[in-house]
Amino acid sequence: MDNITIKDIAKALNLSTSTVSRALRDSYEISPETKRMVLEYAERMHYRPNPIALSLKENRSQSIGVMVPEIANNYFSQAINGIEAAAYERGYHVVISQSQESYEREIAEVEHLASRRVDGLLMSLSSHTADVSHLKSLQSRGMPLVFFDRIPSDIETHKVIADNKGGAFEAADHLLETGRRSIAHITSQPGLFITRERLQGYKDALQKHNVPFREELVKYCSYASDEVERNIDALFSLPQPPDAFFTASDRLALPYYAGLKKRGFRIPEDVAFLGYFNLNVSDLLDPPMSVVVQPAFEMGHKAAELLLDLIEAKQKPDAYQTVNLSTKLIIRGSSLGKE
Amino acid sequence: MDNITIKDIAKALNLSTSTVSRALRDSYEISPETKRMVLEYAERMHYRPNPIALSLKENRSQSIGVMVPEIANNYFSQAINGIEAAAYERGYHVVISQSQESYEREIAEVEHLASRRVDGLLMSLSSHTADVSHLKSLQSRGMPLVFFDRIPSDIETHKVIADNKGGAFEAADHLLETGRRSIAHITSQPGLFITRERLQGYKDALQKHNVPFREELVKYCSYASDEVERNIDALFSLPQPPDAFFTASDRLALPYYAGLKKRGFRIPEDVAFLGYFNLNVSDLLDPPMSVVVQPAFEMGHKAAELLLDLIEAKQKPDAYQTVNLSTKLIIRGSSLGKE
DNA sequence: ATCGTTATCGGGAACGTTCCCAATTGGTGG
DNA sequence: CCACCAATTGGGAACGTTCCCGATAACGAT
Repeated sequence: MDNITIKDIAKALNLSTSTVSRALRDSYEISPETKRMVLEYAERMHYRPNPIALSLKENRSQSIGVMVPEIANNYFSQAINGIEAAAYERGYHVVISQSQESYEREIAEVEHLASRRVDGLLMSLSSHTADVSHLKSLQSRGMPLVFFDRIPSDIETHKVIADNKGGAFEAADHLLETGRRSIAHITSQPGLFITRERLQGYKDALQKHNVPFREELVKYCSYASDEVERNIDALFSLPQPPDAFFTASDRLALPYYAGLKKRGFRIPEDVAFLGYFNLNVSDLLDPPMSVVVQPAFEMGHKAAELLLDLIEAKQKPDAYQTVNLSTKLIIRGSSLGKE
Repeated sequence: MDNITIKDIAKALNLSTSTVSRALRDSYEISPETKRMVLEYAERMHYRPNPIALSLKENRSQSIGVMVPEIANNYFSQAINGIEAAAYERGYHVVISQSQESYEREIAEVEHLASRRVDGLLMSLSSHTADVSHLKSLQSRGMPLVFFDRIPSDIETHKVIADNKGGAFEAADHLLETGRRSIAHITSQPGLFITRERLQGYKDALQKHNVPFREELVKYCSYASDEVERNIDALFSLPQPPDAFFTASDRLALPYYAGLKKRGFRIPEDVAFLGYFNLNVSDLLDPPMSVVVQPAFEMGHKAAELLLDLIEAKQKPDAYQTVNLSTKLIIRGSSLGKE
């Protein structure tokens, strides 16, 4: 990649670099003939401006960092799709990192992205991140920051979420309406904001139906390997075993669906099933799965737009917003009524 | 992000930038006390070297570009996962672009990545790319290039593929062994190397079983919206309609599975079904889907390693390799025998 | 006392670009 | 004929690093 530079053009045409630079940017103070000469030569030699030199001078990279727990997760890959689309529309590049749900790796990678001078950072917390001081420090150093989905509650900036409380409420409400009374709630780490919100929606629905909340029906998952079977066993050893499962994340839906079937439980006869799930296969499953769908693409797109606004704003906005996109409840065979 | 620079340190400690630079790189010609002073001050002020300045000087960016048809596709998101892992291991960042299966956008984005000075490019062709001169030109300008999955046949460089011919042969062979005789082959654009290879594997299996090849059973898809129904209708209007479907890509499996079911065909009683598919839900479908699985993560990982080798090599290797990873055939309910 | 050596540091160019501040023309009005 | 202005161009600093060349001092050897 031995590239031609503005200097080469200047030398070849017996001009100064300033003149060439201005001609290329179509400045009014360059004569038409000179412009023509320069543009023609540049075209012929395949001149491409070096964005790195620009970055050094302007102290920005025209790229945004994206930090997600894992790429190979449907929700996140769809969100990244939205992010990439928004970034593309506005001429930015997307640099991707994953925390692998590890707090330590999140810290290291965020620092790495910052030192690479991304113009802003879009992120979704790892499930093991309780302390966000590394992000606060980043923000205090002036890095524009926008969170989506897995958001912290104690950092002030733009945030994009799906209506967690509302979605969970709708889901639990539906299960209760169809006669279920012992709804197991399988969810992520309790430290996450979305976990608490969804739990609250679940509780609200219980209250509406005068069903007491039972702590033992809630399982917080850390994605260990044997966790699924252990949790299912534990739940069905309860004096009042569950008659429905409500899973709170993409990553939990399939394993528990499969786990229940493997254990011989019939869905929905023995247990109803309803999960947060973003894959377009839910209606092809056996039985078709009832789901809460998050607008993953839109969330990524919106979050990226907010970040780019933040980056391109001359100064800090007077107020940060939290965008709350609504989820969609789709009822299928896995949550058919009891009676 | 007002960052502290080496100059700031030099000024603060009354040293020259050269000395500070050397102290930070732990050069032997700097006295221990000076080193200590510099390191301590740098630490205290959160000094982070500016990689952009480095990039400008060294003419490399410590990042690799990845160009895929679409991110929100399971095969590709898993491959990207592998790429990210390999890049992370060797201290590189990953910049992602998608062609959206568009030839024009592929050209523009590849050029954009190149002008951003990625150190190398990892790519999978768009299905509408027949002419690869834009990539040849890139390569001739010295850009290290590695292809995976959707590879061109007329560019010499490292390539990583799954055993396309072998995988397709196994799949078709299985369908033939279980009594199927009219196997529809739903595949991608005929220009792609993988399309031709898979078709060849399909033909080889037919020949082994002395079943004549019928062109009308092969459908090349361009992912238009009404294409699925149109193709299914056309296939079942044939004098000898298909008794099996063999789909050749992730993106085709689910739509045709759903399309067949929607049209009222029973799987596997009326038609057997077997597809290239990388999602871990295939056994939860109704009926469980028989699949050819590609080692997506490994392919991405291997491709990235080859690219990084290419980047870090002092000179061109004397031979390029094409890595052929084997696929896995998993038989489930959707391809149970006819009789 | 002179010289070479070693240890330690500074000056300044270079990477590719932009932009501020001149410098050089040609022409025009007084 | 000179001052002045507009049009066009050039010079050089700056962005943050690295690295090539020197520069300085101390010191032992001759």
